[in-house]
Amino acid sequence: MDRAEEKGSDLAVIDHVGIALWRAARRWRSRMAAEMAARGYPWHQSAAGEVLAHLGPDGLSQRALTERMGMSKQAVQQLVDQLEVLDVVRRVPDPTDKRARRIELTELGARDFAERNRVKVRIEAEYRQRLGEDAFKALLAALAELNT
Amino acid sequence: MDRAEEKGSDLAVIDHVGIALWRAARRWRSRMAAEMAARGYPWHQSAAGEVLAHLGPDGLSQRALTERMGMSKQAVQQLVDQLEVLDVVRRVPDPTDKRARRIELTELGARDFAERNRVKVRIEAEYRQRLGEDAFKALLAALAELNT
DNA sequence: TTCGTTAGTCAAGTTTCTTGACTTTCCTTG
DNA sequence: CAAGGAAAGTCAAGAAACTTGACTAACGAA
Repeated sequence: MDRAEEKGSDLAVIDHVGIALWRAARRWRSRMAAEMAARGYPWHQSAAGEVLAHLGPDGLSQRALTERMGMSKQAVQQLVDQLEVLDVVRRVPDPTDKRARRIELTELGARDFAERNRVKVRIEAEYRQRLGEDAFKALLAALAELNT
Repeated sequence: MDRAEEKGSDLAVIDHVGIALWRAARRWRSRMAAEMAARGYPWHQSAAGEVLAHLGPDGLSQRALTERMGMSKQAVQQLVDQLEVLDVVRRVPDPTDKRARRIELTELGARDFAERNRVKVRIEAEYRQRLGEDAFKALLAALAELNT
């Protein structure tokens, strides 16, 4: 319909693994955020939700979060601030290092985690079905290798 | 070394396809941007570079870009503004629709495109080698399916 | 020919993230 | 066991990325 659309041949030139990965990641993220929001955990729609994606029931130091998320410590700090205000996360002093503070899930955060895990399982099951079990496993393996 | 690191078991709970995809996409993007910057095309380090990733030698309407990139038309407009100032891209009136403007590559933009394509081929070749030909093809196929 | 829709622009504001300067604690190493 | 560099975190300011709202001009169907 749209005159400005390119033909397939051009797409072949432009498209590449990078874009495909990017689109797939984006899709996953917005799907997850939407499902969580529908269940009463709306913060996944914002950048702060990214923090939770890296946070397990054991908590983590802010420093470790910074490394995982690949952004400045100040940025992480600000995102954690937001989650702290929402009472999803809490900062507790690290018993072994007086400089550090551990980021832990509150009760609400723990419920968020459990829900997130259920949603994850559901979405993954859907992916598994769409791709087939073998292809899904191959996808995971390939991504793991590329992320080494 | 870092006391705050979780053990593998926890990671298994937290990690999922979403994060893996996101990390892989991020890696690709920063790799590409770095290589292009090293070759004299630094704008790929900024958000404006994303526009070029969707732009082929035939150009595109701003509207089409908006759809592809999944952001507001105003955001795209601003990114295109930046590339226009850098003389990578130029807006030309659409011959068949006086409201529309086509985004086209300038000579510099065309050189950028060619270089981008070379870099893409090199990185993909590396990925192909790391994963093996079959796994690489399977990855592409899986991503294509998920992006449907 | 009117009227709803579409492409694009302009302006203003929000969100997201970075850089710089600082404090406190840790951990060498001489 | 000091002294000094490195690490964790904070505060403040600002830049970058993106959104929403209001508008203009052209399109296109009833």
